[in-house]
Amino acid sequence: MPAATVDFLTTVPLFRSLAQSEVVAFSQLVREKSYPKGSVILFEDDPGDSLFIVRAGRVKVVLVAEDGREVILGILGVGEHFGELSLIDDQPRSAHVVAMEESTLLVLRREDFRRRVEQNPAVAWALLIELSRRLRRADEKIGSLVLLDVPGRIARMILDSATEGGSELIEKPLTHQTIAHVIGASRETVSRAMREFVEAGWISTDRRRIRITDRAALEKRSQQRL
Amino acid sequence: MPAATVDFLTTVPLFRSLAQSEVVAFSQLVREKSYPKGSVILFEDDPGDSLFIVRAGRVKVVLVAEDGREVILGILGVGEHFGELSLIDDQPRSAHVVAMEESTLLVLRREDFRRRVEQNPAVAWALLIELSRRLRRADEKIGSLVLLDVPGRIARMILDSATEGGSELIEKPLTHQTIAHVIGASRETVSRAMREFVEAGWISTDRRRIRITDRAALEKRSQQRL
DNA sequence: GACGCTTCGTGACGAACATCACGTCCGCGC
DNA sequence: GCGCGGACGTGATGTTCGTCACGAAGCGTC
Repeated sequence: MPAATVDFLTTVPLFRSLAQSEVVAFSQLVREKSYPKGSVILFEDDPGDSLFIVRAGRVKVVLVAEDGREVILGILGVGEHFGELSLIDDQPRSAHVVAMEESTLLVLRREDFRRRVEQNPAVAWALLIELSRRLRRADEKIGSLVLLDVPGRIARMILDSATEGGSELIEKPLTHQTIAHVIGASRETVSRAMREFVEAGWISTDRRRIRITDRAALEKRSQQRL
Repeated sequence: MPAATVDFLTTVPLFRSLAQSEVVAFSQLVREKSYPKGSVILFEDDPGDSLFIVRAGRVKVVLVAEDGREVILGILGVGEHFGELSLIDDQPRSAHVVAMEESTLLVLRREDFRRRVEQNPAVAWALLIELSRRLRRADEKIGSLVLLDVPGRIARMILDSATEGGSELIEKPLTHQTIAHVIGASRETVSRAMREFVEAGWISTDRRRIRITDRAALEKRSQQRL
């Protein structure tokens, strides 16, 4: 396993608290695997016996209805991980995960994962923190679905994506269709709402990248329904 | 601390894996506190330094919009607990918790909780399992909000509540208004949809208790939009 | 039993969105 | 360049729900 993998692993929050030697040990246990754009990495209802860490690319976690409509529960970039739930509670996978771009992932098998968690309280604690973060985000999302209209949800999503990057610019290009799936709306409605934001001078757009030009207005809009 | 508290604690999933002596130790650390119906147990954005376990009664976890509309994120009964997120990640509380009935809670302070989790891997693991369960439910809820119409969400909620109790009967009485807050709909719409279910012969109702009479039909309805 | 409070039933109306159906633009490969 | 596919813009139309406005019915309390 190349040293680059070790360096990468130390940047992952889940392992940041580990000693260097521990990380090296970990790096021995993972396999690297790559997936072409659009390929399904794991299926809902599968038993599931691995944890995945995004090494390169981007993946989406999705629920799909019988008629094909979909919700995106999350978009994961480099350094983020998924699939730990099934390793923790032995339940089947709760959603599909699909590569949005050509992606390469690090795969860790159940037994190796469990052993590490059980032997290393720091990892268990980091996991607890990570699950807490996700739970808060999920609850927030439920709140925004019920309490906000579509423009409000878009405003909130823009602010979220921006604070992740820390800046006023959203780097990762998102299509209107993708945004629609994330916030639970139709592509057309997203199109119209975004045009209004641009016309109001709250954001500017350029080739699928969004720049916030009036954060205060967006914040206000993301807190109430009109 | 009365022996009854020890007996009770052993029935809580979070502590079920502990030795009797451990539980006794734990029972020394909790205070009992009771809240009248409607009182707010904790507020969103508060710093938060305690974990609560429901000893008697029922509480709801809610988000409230500026204009007063609310979403119920969860209803917790005897043996369930809340407030651990803030103890894990030191973030403020993410929602309000309100007593739905006269309720008595066991309160555990941050330091006592942390010490126990750190010293006892079994507790940490039980916590991970519990958070996983909640995360799955939250994601499911997001899916149902986006993919299902109101009757579909009601059908799903009825099935959920029933499998919890394991039977065809939902014991805990819920008002239409409460159901509406849980599934993100208006009271009137819930009223109308439930009448349709009764007329279709899928359920029967009697003083806020619901009995499932055609589980298959409900299951079908909870999977598609019409 | 009579009062009040909460819950429920139901009609009428409008607003927010999804859906359908196009047309246009842009990047990319040949 | 030309053609092609994917993303976006936009109008027209319909449907689901929320909202408002009642009245009726349960239920605990004095």
